[in-house]
Amino acid sequence: MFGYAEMDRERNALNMSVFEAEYEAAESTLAERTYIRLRDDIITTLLPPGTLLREAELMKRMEVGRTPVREALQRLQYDGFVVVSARRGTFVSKIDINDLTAVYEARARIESWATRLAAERLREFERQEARQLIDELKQTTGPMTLEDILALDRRVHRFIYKVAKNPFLFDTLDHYHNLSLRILYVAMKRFPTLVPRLEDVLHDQVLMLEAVCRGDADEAERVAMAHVMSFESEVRKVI
Amino acid sequence: MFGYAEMDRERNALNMSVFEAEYEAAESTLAERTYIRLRDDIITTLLPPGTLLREAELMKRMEVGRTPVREALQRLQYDGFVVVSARRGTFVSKIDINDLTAVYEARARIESWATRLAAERLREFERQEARQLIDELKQTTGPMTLEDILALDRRVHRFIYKVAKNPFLFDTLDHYHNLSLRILYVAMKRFPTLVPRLEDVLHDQVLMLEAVCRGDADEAERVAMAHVMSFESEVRKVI
DNA sequence: GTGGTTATATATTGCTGATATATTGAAGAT
DNA sequence: ATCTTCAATATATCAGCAATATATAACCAC
Repeated sequence: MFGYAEMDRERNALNMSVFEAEYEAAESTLAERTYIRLRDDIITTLLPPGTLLREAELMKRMEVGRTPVREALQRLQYDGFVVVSARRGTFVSKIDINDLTAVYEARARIESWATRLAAERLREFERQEARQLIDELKQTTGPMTLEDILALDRRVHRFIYKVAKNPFLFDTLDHYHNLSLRILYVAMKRFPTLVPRLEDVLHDQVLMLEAVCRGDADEAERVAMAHVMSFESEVRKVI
Repeated sequence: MFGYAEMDRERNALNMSVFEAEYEAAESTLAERTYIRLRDDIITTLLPPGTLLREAELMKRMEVGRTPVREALQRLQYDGFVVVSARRGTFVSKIDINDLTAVYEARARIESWATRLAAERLREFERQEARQLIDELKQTTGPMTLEDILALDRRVHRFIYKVAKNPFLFDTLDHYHNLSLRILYVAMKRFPTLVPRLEDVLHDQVLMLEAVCRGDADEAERVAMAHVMSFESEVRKVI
């Protein structure tokens, strides 16, 4: 196990681009920032499943007091990212094949429906935004880093969640997105060759956004389902 | 505004049967119990939307320290039941017509799909449990109280969530169920004549459970959708 | 006096570090 | 093998300070 200084350096290299949007929008409370930092470290498996999280250690590392650390850990518990075992310790939760199945099954179904809603509810100014996103996606041809791919993936999905215009659904899908993202990271860690295949997602996303732009709800739903499921089958091969 | 003693009496009369299952399963930590008590008081509009919740007051009323109160309030914030405005106060969140639309739209879609899954995944021992539930539903003929109806409704839905065998989906649906339950209570408070119509739900639920028992996924999904939407249209009339 | 600005007081949550207590697991004693 | 003790850890709480939003009061130019 390497020390925290290296860890922080690695995080900066890894996540900043992926979670950029949230770092900007981060609430100013220490508890909120601590939550986001810990959550992102767990998603990217910088803190792998099973890791013991000691309050005292986190206090030192994050340079905050007990309250923000405790609040962050509790929130992670509700998210399912950590398991608090009474008077034994707090651990990063394990994930298994059942989690993979359950998370992707739910996400595929709910997200494809949300994409249908997005196609039905897109407004004119959002169509402009979509076109811009499509252009960006088409321009990125060269070799892409993992972070670039995931950052783009995140932007596209959050755009669609937003256009679906259901704030409760947005929260639900954002949560499932985080859950499946961690599963993806765990799979990639075990099987590094998984990474390059992810570039195919760009093609899916262009199809998806174009269907949304056309207002073609059926096609949008179909492509979104295929997109999420393709992640699932890629991950299933190695997990 | 009446005092807390009356409030507690009213809560006992109102919610105990509705939330029975959770009171039993309640974790033994003070924070957990405080959370459940507050959440249920908010759902049943004993604490109506807009109510100011002062930490100091809750400490006295619940007879616990500041830590459990704060943890409960934070969790309620993540649930969307309260809004914490830093150094201004914590308020029970408001609900409007948009919330009604969004919550029921999402719940109808997700829950009807879960009911389909339940029909596909029902095991033999669960079929027995379903039959028992159907018998109970059919026996309850006389005039039912609100609490009885909602307690039954809750049991039926949680049974279906469980049989769908996706723990993430279970949590998602349980949350949406709580959200829609509060909307229902708010509507009933404004329009007391709404209550008796709810007895119709019993019929829906029998149809739903029977379809699940037969393994008729299409019918199960269809009936579940109609069931949730019927709540929505009843509430929409008065909100 | 009126209207507007500034200073002050108050209320409330955010955060810290310390204390007390309970539970668990493991090391050591019998 | 069984029991005891101890270290580690979490829960729960407290007292107090910090930060800040809001309300109130004081002030001043006109």
